[in-house]
Amino acid sequence: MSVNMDKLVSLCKRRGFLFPSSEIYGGLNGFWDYGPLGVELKRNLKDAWWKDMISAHDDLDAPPGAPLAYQMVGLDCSIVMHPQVWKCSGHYDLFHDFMVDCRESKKRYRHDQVRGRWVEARGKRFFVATQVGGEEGLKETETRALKHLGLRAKQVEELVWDGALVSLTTVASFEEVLGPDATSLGTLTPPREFNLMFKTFVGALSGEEGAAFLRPETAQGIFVNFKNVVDSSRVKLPFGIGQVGKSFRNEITPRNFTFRSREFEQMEIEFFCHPSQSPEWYRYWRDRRYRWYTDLGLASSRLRLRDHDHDELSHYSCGTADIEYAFPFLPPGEFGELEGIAHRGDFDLRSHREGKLARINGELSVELDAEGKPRHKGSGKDIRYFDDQIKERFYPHVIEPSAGADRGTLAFLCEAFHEEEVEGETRTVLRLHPRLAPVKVAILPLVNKDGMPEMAARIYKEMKRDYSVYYDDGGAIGRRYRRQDEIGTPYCITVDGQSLTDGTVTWRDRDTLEQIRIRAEDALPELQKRLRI
RNA sequence: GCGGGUGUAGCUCAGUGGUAGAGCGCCACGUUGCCAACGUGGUUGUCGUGGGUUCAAGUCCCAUCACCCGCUCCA
Repeated sequence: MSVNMDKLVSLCKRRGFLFPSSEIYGGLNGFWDYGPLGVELKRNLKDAWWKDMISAHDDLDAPPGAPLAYQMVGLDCSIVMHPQVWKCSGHYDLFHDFMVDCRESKKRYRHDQVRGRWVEARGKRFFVATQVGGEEGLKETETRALKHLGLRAKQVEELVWDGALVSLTTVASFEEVLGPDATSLGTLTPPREFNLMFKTFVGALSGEEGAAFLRPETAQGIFVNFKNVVDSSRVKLPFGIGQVGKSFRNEITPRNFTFRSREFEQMEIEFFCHPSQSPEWYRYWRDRRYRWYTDLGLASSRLRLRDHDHDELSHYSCGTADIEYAFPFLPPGEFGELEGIAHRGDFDLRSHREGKLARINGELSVELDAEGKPRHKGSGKDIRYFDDQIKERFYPHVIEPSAGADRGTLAFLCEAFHEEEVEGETRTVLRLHPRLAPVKVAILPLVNKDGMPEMAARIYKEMKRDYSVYYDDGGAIGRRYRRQDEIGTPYCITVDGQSLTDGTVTWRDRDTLEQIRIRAEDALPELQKRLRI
């Protein structure tokens, strides 16, 4: 971890941006609390997102780069939802894995991802496991079987294989299993359940029948409310529904400060459009969302828009791009995801009506169980969209820009953190965009006499009605400036002797250190002007 | 879950078995007319937690928790 990251973490604690959760009890892995300044910063980020994406969105004209004008509305749905939501969304299956550990290699595998085949040789019969499939898997198992028996390559005909590569899930006991990275038999532990979703229970007395999950994403609440929104808000395609809220995932390894937390906040949009237009809308949202970060101050040199490779795509997705930031705690050249923009097709709406879908022979269709019934039954409600212009009922396609509020907050903190030399002293400064800065303006009487505090207090009271401003009369003026630099306050207003005679104050800029004189009554409009940039 | 490291004041850290420390910060008073000024005084600790060894443990031992690094995992 770089020196800068340690210093940033220390600053966050010292100045009240971020604390470990439940710290007096020793902390809790994967959970973090936002202090007085942190809550302002994160709220400013969420407010900027809500305003830019939803409340200040112009429904009448197409924004630059957009194929058409579109509408945006918001939603705030419950964290605990009907368990069937997660079965149809695919989270239940994907998040509910069985893992096996290898006592010898100390490696951990997903039970259903380990394959292998039975072999008989020299009077022994055992299962050679591997993580590799296809031709490579055959070769790999052959090599490892020979090695395990101490045979040479030319003795390969002694191996009698029983069947092709099959999943480890078909093997009842692991006594005779050669683990993928093991040299002896029977080193794998029995499969153990991994719940990546937080399980909870609805109803004070309920047992397993009341089992439910804390949502692992906010998106599903939007899908299941799609028809409610259409029926109640007069929106017409294309339109988007946005939501900001907490989500929960039992990450196996919470790491890197708040980057991978078990409780985190998302800012998600589900944008619904006609299937024929969805590629254009996908490109629009990719670019729009990338620009949002650069507009708020993330340097394009540390930010990248990365299109997923084809084999990286979810089975339902026709395109996904990540917006990634080169966090200082990552090795050089590596990036961490801030936001994913996914083209989800009609997977979600169809799944919530018909039952969980899977790609079978290249086509999305309802996944069936052994008895030929849907693996996870849908709601059966027709939640398609009816276009009364063309008299057509269809599943809209969905573009999903899904952003992490905590990761965004962390990225802006990392980007903002600077240490620089000023006249032989180190100045620590957070160069936060004024819209994000927890405190917009500090109001400082130069000295505590001659009516300066009184005038400064009047300015403070006036500005505090609309903005987060801070009054500070403690210590020398230079110290007070540095205190504000360290928490990212973009402007300082200082009331000095001249202020008392001509009503002007100095307006000091955090980044340039320059000061201009303005009339005291112009301070509020000056701030408003700069916050609109 | 495995291996390595760390844990002492708000922050950074010193303290190798014998009285709990420094710098910075913070607070008060005085001073102070623009970039971490100065003086005086003050404030801060279950030495991560629990147990053990010892006359005596921040220091040695065991356990445990949290964090950092590397594996593993990351729809």
